[in-house]
Amino acid sequence: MAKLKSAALEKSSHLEYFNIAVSVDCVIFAYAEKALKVLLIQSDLEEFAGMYSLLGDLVRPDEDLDEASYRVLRERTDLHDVYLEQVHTFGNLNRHPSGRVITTAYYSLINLKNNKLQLTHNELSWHDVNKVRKLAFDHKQILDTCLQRLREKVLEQPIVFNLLPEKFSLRELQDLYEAILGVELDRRNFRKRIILKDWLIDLNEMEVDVPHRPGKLYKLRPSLKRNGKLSVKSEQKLTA
Amino acid sequence: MAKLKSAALEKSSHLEYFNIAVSVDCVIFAYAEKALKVLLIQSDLEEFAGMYSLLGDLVRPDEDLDEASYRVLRERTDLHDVYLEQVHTFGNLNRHPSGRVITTAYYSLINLKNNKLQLTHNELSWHDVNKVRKLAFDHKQILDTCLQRLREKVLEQPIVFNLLPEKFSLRELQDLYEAILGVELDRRNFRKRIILKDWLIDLNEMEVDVPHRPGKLYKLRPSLKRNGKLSVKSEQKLTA
DNA sequence: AAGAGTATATGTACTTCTTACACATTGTGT
DNA sequence: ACACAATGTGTAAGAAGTACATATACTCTT
Repeated sequence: MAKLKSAALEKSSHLEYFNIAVSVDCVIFAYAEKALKVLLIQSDLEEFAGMYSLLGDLVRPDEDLDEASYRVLRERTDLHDVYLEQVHTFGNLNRHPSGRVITTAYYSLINLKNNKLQLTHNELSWHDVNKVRKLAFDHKQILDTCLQRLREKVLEQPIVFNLLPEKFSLRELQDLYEAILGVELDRRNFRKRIILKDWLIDLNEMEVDVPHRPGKLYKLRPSLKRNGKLSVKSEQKLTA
Repeated sequence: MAKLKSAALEKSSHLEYFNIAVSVDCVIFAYAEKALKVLLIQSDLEEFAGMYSLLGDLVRPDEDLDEASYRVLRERTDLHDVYLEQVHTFGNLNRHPSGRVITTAYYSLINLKNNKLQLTHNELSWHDVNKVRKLAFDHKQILDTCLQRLREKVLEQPIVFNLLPEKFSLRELQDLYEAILGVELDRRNFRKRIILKDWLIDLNEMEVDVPHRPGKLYKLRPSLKRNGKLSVKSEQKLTA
């Protein structure tokens, strides 16, 4: 922006340079049926008839970029304090058939149990991330990029808990990690590592209504809760 | 973008939604005098008189986002195949005093030895990253974010070689890592680790004109060269 | 030419982390 | 009461990381 003078913003270059629209797209992850799911909507562009796309919207001139992605989430899920992370901005010339639109991709992690309104917006549906083949625009690439980022992040930071109910067993937690990472984990080693990280608090409660020996229930240590606003400072490196 | 119809792009929302300008800002890193340097320019906005800012420009309606950052680099450094990585997009409402501008930050790594034209653009100057206190706009935050990303990345990927000449000694390489990470490293352990990573080729040459016992010279294994285009696929995890 | 100065080159013991792996226990359902 | 299914737990071997000291090669000074 060094060369940009105030004058330039108000005069001739205006028409020329304000020809780019700015949007956000949200990759909304949830966990259900032992699979990582992503919330998609039927595309309403005729170019992409019958295809699904991510949830997104143009950024309003009077809202912060991050705020725009929160708004998309609020409008779609009625959830407020969701975990949200910016991942990448996609700005290829022809990524949008109707014009020049650059989009900033975010992913968010929500807990389906808190969220009954899945059917309020009936064009929306949940899809197993491993079964998504093709999406409108460059949304498959956006999804892949966000998924990769999520995979890196869950190894270091206690963010997966945003996908789980308040109370969970170690088995549920391990299933979730396996769903995200797409690998099988050794149960004993997993338990050892997760306990070492000191993320969890033992609730001294047990699972109920399971058709086998019930497991202990845990919750995330409250000081590590990270739903809500972005831009975390002083990150505790959690593998170290 | 799901809700955006072609019609919307051409009708009333046009004026409303194309009021956001899009820019790129480049954090151009180089290595000199055993310090990591960043290329800055005197701000030409009166709001920031006397302050420095990063190098950036508005994205043109007919160029890809990544292309815009390459252009900024080309225009400023006359370098072509530079390492460039997108880091984050900053979109706060009031980050630019003259209007609504969202900017995507990139960092690049260049080799000062290849680059004689430092003085062609005489408003430009190199600054030790540790001594930069305040910059125009939110550029200090952008610099910090890019530096943090660089620090994470150099531990995993063989990218620091973009900052060094073709041939270098292990001491030079270690000095560079120390400058980037801001820590002292143990020489024997550093050599062991870097050899283990198998990034280097022993040139069977020696340093010359050093006032002490000369060290061996190495170069980066050619298959790992990564200057040039972005978006690396199949990244070899290099710590693993 | 000798000696001081400076940086290179190299290996080992200790600790920590990672991985592989088996058996007794506790609840449900029939 | 018995089959079933999942929980809960420890140890040994290998890999990776850390701390640390001495001999060597070249330059510069006198």
